[in-house]
Amino acid sequence: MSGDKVQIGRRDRNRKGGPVGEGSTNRRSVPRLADVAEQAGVSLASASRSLSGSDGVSESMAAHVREVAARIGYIANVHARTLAGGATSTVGLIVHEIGDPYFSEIASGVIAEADRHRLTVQICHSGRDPGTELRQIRSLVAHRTDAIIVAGSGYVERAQQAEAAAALRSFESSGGRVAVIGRHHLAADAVLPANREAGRAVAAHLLAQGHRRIGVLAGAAALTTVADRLAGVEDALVEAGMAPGALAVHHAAFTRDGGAAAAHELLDARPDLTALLALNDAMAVGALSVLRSRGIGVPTEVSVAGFDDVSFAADLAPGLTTVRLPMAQMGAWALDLAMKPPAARRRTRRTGFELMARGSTGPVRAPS
Amino acid sequence: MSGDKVQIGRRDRNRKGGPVGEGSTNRRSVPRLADVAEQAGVSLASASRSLSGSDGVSESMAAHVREVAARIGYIANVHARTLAGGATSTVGLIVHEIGDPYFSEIASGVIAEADRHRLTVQICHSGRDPGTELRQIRSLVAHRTDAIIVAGSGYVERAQQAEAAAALRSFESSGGRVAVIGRHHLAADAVLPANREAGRAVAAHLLAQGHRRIGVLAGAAALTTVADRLAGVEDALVEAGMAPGALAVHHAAFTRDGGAAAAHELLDARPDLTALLALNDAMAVGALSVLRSRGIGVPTEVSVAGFDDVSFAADLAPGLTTVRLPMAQMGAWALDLAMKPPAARRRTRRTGFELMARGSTGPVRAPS
DNA sequence: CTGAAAGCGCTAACAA
DNA sequence: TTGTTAGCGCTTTCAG
Repeated sequence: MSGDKVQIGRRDRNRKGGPVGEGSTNRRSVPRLADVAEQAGVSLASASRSLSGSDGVSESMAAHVREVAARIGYIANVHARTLAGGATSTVGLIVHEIGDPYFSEIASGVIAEADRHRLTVQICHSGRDPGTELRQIRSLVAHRTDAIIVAGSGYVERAQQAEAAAALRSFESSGGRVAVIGRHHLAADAVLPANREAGRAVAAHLLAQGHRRIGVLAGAAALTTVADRLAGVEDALVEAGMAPGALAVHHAAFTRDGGAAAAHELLDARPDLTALLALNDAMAVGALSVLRSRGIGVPTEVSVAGFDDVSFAADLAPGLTTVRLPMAQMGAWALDLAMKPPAARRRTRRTGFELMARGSTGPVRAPS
Repeated sequence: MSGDKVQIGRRDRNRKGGPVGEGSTNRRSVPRLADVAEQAGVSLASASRSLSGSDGVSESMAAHVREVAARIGYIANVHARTLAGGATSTVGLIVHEIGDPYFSEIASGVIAEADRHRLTVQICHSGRDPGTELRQIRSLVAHRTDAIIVAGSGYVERAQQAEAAAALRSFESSGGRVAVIGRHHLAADAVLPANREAGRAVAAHLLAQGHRRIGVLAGAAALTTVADRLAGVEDALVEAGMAPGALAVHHAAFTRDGGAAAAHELLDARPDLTALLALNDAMAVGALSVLRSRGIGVPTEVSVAGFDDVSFAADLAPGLTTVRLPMAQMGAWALDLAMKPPAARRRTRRTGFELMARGSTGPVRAPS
């Protein structure tokens, strides 16, 4: 059983065992650069230069080498290339959960942009858990990705991300790049969604329609995204001369089900509410379904607004009033930041937002 | 400008340039296995064995080495490890577009399962283009991922995937694993969604409600997914004693906008249709919005059904009647197949489906 | 059980 | 412009 073991899932090795035979080994391996060089009758270095597009090779040779490479189906080994010091070609992306439309749209932006840079993207789930996030960062570090993009929300408490911050710092000190989307306690280039401004805008929209008793469906208070959006909502209240405490805020999971739960709570505790403002569209959808099941008219009896403008928000009935954040673009920007050489001080790029007023909100009904 | 170039985004190299100094270089590098070995006072080989869990090391030494490694924050370099013959612990996933809920749910299943296996997932977009798909396969091969999962639809014409098939075959012959989701002309382990059966089920549902003039909103005819779903729909027609040609089929992009376009076409050409059956939920959503804008009642005047049961299908108003395919599970299964040692003959795993009858379909109205 | 040494496939000085 | 050569960091025979 020795000398004959089959290794599953691993590549062939030792292709030149013993005296060089007549090539009668039937198990073929992946062509290497050396094979290309040999077939093309040039040196390894020339082959390398021809294929990796460095200058200092005659165009004729380069063309010939490329032709040979294509003919024998040569595909460069990224690991060897990376190890030898060449540019690597992968970036890591950490999202809460790729099935969540907010993150899948961000991911789409990252991947599309990465494709233009000829980079591949490794995606990990953080599950909105600092521990998991840290584990994923470590894994990405092990893979020596060129860059790491953290797209989940940050945490209000700096301590929650302290270890992640340390891991990313050491990653950067070894030449890796880091970019984050959202407000994190991580000293890195950042794309900052206009959470506060957008929150102010939706809330102002509701206030302008006469709503004064507004219930807020919020995700976990520990998330900066939630905190910032809520702060924006409160800004609008204050501007309207109301006490920020006038809001009925309920924190629940930042998901559809969380939204449903929060809607139930709020509706039971405060039957007088005329509007429900969810801090993301998923929660708004949950609220909508609760209202439907309770037979409460939208927007005739209760207005509903969301946040993000995910792809299907406009297709709900009534169409969901929400604030659009350019998720795909945020992803693309994050990748761009991550591909730029590091700056002396961290760069930030702020997004815009757009209020999408649709059918789910309307003027508060006159108290009959 | 020579001899002083700054390499951006690359790791430090040549840490031992010139005579060994007093360690006064201020730019620190990532600890290597050699550092661990030195600090632990053992050989490189022993350090390697201790950390990669091979047997043949005393437990005491192993523990010591692990302790040292943890202390100095050692993280193994995946590239070096791969090059030296280890596995990469990454799998590649090719989807049409991660922003599409169908694929993001599949991806979510793949990633969650991969996480359990301690694997990371590289995601690429194929854009439903055979050329792009091939390019992505090549890129994944270059990364020597342990496995490649192709999740986009296959193509009816075998020739369209001939090159991809060749690339994957060579990938497999060099030890890589391949799994596909959907019907492809690729000899690989496959997860087969119940497209045909599900198509039959939705169509039967419509027929049972008295619909006889049904418009079908189909994606590109070149996709096996479209062909299979359509075949299922025709099965149901035949079973009901109708000619398959009774269907008004319109092919368009397999997206929301394609669905809207197809709905316009069908409604204009065949004002007598009583039901619209979309071959995925995205197209159904497009149809719904067209009907709404035309003021056509759903389901009172026209019933609408979709396919897949993406997360928000139930939250549309009316709720979308559709057939559920277990997308996340399909992803998980594909990963499982890809992690199993290759079998003599390709394995296939068929999914179930579930008809989700909701508010968007109803009995055909009595001809007034 | 442990260590020394030979590569894995590629890039980047350094020579020619 | 082209070729030669020394590693990148790790795993793994093969000796001890």
